[in-house]
Amino acid sequence: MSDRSTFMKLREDEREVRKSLIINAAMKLFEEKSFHDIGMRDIAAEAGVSAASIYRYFPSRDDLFVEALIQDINSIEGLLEQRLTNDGTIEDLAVAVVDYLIDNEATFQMMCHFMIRGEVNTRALKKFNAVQRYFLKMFDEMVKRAGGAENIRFFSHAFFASLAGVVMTFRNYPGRNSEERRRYMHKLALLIMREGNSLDEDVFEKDLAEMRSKKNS
Amino acid sequence: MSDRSTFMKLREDEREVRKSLIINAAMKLFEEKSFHDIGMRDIAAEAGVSAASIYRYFPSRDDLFVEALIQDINSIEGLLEQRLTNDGTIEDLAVAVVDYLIDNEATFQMMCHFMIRGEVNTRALKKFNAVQRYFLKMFDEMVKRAGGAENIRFFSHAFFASLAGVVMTFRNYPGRNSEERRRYMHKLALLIMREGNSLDEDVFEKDLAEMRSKKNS
DNA sequence: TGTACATCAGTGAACGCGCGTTCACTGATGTAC
DNA sequence: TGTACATCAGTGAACGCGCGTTCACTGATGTAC
Repeated sequence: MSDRSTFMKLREDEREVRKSLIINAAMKLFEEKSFHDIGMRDIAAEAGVSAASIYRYFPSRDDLFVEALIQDINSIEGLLEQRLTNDGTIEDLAVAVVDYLIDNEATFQMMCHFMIRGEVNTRALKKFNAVQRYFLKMFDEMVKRAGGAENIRFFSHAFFASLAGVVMTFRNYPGRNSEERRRYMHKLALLIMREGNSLDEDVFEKDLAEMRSKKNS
Repeated sequence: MSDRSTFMKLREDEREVRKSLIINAAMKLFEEKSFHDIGMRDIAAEAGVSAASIYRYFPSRDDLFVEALIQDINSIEGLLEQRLTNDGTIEDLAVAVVDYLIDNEATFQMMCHFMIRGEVNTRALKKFNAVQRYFLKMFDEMVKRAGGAENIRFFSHAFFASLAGVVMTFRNYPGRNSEERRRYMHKLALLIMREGNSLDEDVFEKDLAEMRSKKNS
């Protein structure tokens, strides 16, 4: 009996490994193109299996992408913590989040996809809602730790939503190159985080320069 | 010669009228379902023409939707002004914008669509960028008039992007009914607009109540 | 006034393609006795 | 050790559908002379 359950456990583990392989294949493709343009056949090819096989592990495309999103969001936590080890302020956090959303286009697009659309199947949507909840909670923790306002989920909700909005609105804003756009989004993020809403651009630039040098040291 | 140009002018006008008919048909459908689910055949049926006809007036589906967006955004201006006639504060503006984005789901989704995606055809994208620029400029004007910070496009950019982010993030946030969600988004919008970032929820509630009664009077 | 021609709105039908998903089947591995 | 059976990963091929877009054509209206 214990043998049996051990075997089943092993099999279960293998399943998880195979799921991960497929998800990783998807994530690798994210580096190349928008997730809207990634089909089951693409993922299958990248993972070295047939498209039909994927359906042994994921009930639908949306479910696959939600799980990819989950995996990705789990990695955000470590990434942000790494950037905020010691004396991370809220401003640091804001800039780190903006960078993350800019650099992980697919993650960002999936987030938007699931948040905006109503037509996703219920199962996948439930999973997404769970991730979203989890993420906002985690984010709330980080805000607290970075010395944010004494309490309140409320504040970190506004905080995160604003940053997401900034990236959505200005990621492709025309008329600048991508590095300028990034800087602009940094500045907007900082503005949002400022309690006093100081509008002195020189101060911004100085602060950003400081933060950059800190990051590289 | 003058006759000729008059005739051509008339014909041109008729063309514009027909374009508007098609756009209006599309906008009527927006009330029923997400714009992702609206096909050329749907719009054609609603407008009482054949799908092929639409291509006499719009080079592609994306172009049609951009023009619908343009038309819709032109109407925002009037709508917001109406809500802010006299003593509109920045807080009033924030709430009005949030309401608009909530109530015009299709517009909001199209905005997101064009902002997030890179795969739209160049022609349509150029048009969209023009609208976006125009809109942000217009928004900037309103912020100024509502007594916003002395100057700067910069501030209104952060402002608008944040509001868009709030609506994106919490429009479908699970676990509440839609009226509660709306209130929550109002609160977040207000928090963002607060210079001092006062976090006293009671104050928020009071302010919101005031604004509502003002709106209905 | 009449005739030949140009222009353009409008359309039904088809093109072409892509894509998510399912089906029927094979083959390997483990289990029971 | 050997045989019959169950389980499940894996797959090529096809299903089925929807959709944006184009084609070839008709018919109405205006223009030229």
